[in-house]
Amino acid sequence: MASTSQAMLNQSLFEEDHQESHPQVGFFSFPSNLTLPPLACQQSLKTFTSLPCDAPNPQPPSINPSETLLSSLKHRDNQDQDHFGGPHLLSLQRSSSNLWAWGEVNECLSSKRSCGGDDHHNHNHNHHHHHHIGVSALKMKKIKARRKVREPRFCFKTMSEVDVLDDGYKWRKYGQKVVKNTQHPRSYYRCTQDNCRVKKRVERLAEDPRMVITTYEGRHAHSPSHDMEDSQAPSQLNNFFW
DNA sequence: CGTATTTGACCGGCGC
DNA sequence: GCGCCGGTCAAATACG
Repeated sequence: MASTSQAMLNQSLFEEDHQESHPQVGFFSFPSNLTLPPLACQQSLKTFTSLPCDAPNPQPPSINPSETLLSSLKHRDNQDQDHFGGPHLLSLQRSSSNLWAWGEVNECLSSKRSCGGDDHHNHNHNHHHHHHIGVSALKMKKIKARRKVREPRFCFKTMSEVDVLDDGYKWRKYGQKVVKNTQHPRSYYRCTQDNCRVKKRVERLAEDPRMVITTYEGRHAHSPSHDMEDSQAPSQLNNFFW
């Protein structure tokens, strides 16, 4: 890792020009295998940029990924969870068409009207009561199609040899795709907690395969389910986020 | 044997 | 309308 100087958290908040497809993207570069507190960042980018990023315990990257990474890092993000655009989680306001999707779509639907200029006037909210179980995928699709709602995303660019970084949550892979003009596939993960629809995807940077880009979408409605046994590992990072 | 991953099918958006 | 492309589903398979 280049310089472990904390300053290394050269966060380069990076504004996408094509925000349309990527409403809210921030890139952060981390030194080597320092892990990233993904959700914490969702609370506010500010918080994140001031992260004391000097890796307290530099671990060899090539070793057991999911264990080493982030053993001391945690995050909780459930302080201002649910409720859509309320207290402006980070820069939600920036992308006009952002809502909390899926389950909340319906509610949002009924409560808001100016959503990125979608034209869906007619059959808009005939049925905005939530049906949880047995809801056909069809229905979901319809909703999705009708309102192309995209949850805010957060991207982390990390120098790491391991693809998937342990962020404290449990993920199940549900897909993998090769993307055009890249040699490395992109894999898709979903949080395993039920009722939590947070997704993330992991890919390697085409230009520099040593870089991993992790993109989170949505926010957890629960705390990380990583076994909390390592709670005695007091790291500055730790209480920084709690 | 229950759960996670793999992997091709499928689907919807978008540009031509 | 068609085909490409990214994202997701889900059956089959691997894993423990």
